[in-house]
Amino acid sequence: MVSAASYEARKFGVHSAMPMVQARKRCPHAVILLPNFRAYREFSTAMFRILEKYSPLVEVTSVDEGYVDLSGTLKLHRAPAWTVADRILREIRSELGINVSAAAAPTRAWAKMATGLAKPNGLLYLEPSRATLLVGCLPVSAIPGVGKKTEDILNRAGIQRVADLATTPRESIRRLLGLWGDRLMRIATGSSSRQIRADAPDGQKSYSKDRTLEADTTDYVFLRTLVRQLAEKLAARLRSDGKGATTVTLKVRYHDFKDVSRSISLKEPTNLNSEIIDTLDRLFFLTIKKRSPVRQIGVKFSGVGRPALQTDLFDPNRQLRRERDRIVDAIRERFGFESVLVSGCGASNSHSRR
DNA sequence: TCTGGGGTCCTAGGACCC
DNA sequence: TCTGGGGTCCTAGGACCC
Repeated sequence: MVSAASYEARKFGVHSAMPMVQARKRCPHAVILLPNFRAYREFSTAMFRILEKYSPLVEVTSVDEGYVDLSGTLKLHRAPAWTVADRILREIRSELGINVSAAAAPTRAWAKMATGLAKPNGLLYLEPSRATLLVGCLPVSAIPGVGKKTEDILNRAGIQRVADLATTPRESIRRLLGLWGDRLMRIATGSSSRQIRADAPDGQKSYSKDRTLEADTTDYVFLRTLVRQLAEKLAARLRSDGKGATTVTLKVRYHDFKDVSRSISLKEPTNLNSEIIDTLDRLFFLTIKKRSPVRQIGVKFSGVGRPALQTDLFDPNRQLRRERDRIVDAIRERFGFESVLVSGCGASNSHSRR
């Protein structure tokens, strides 16, 4: 699949989430690169460091996107917001050598929407007196959170543009979309009040990992082995972050794209392989019932928190298992995941689609 | 054109408690 | 024996985002 496409490639109709086969067809001379998440992480950190020089209120929303509250800039920098925004972008470009786009606007949703218009590599300032007019012209799909489904619902009700949404009676929108409709109305009218939070105090909320198989299968021995491998890799991430999870979920996508998930919540957060795998074994039999070929299978940990280490004090067995996990992690860190295969995890990965 | 992987947030129903 | 309403947690699924 295409993770991202350059503007040059986009001219040929290539876009993210497109299957590579198709992308190659549309743009045979494209330069194809494998992702390099380590590099993205480094640039991301450097970029946000620059943002933080200009405002204490920086919210990171993804590796390449965030919000900066510049409402205090007049006092702090003796310059209006758009001047400061311009300075920030210039600094990012010159320090990091990458393109970047932004918009300055009265609300965060409008800033995000306007940034779409500023791309590539531009800055758009939404002057408050004209902002309503400009935003109003955008299609409802430009609103963050409005995807295909919501767009269809709104369009069928004759609501095409943000201005239409802003002027439709609240009751009608509520009938169409419930509480979500209320939020959309507030975004459309510019009265949304979500503040920019200088960042997430509790951090990541869930960890998940899934695999789409090379070919659909009903080979349950293989599937169970794969689930264990995914779980062990994911649990290692929990351990390395010093976290645990209370809820374990197993998700299966069948050949017909029907998704089924089952989850179990434990009494307290854990990151022990043994406890997690026992739980997944139970879930496996709850989830996989029919003789239906499986396309994708995945594991998710949620209810992330501090692991319940105190429990170890009363359970020497648990201490041993924790120690074993620690050793396995250390070996795998040095010699790769396959260097240690815990009972029944030896099956080949030949079913894997990627 | 067959449809990845890693996330977030929301909803709705049921269990359980007060 | 039948009845309230509110709060919280759990579970399953869905929409959406990068």
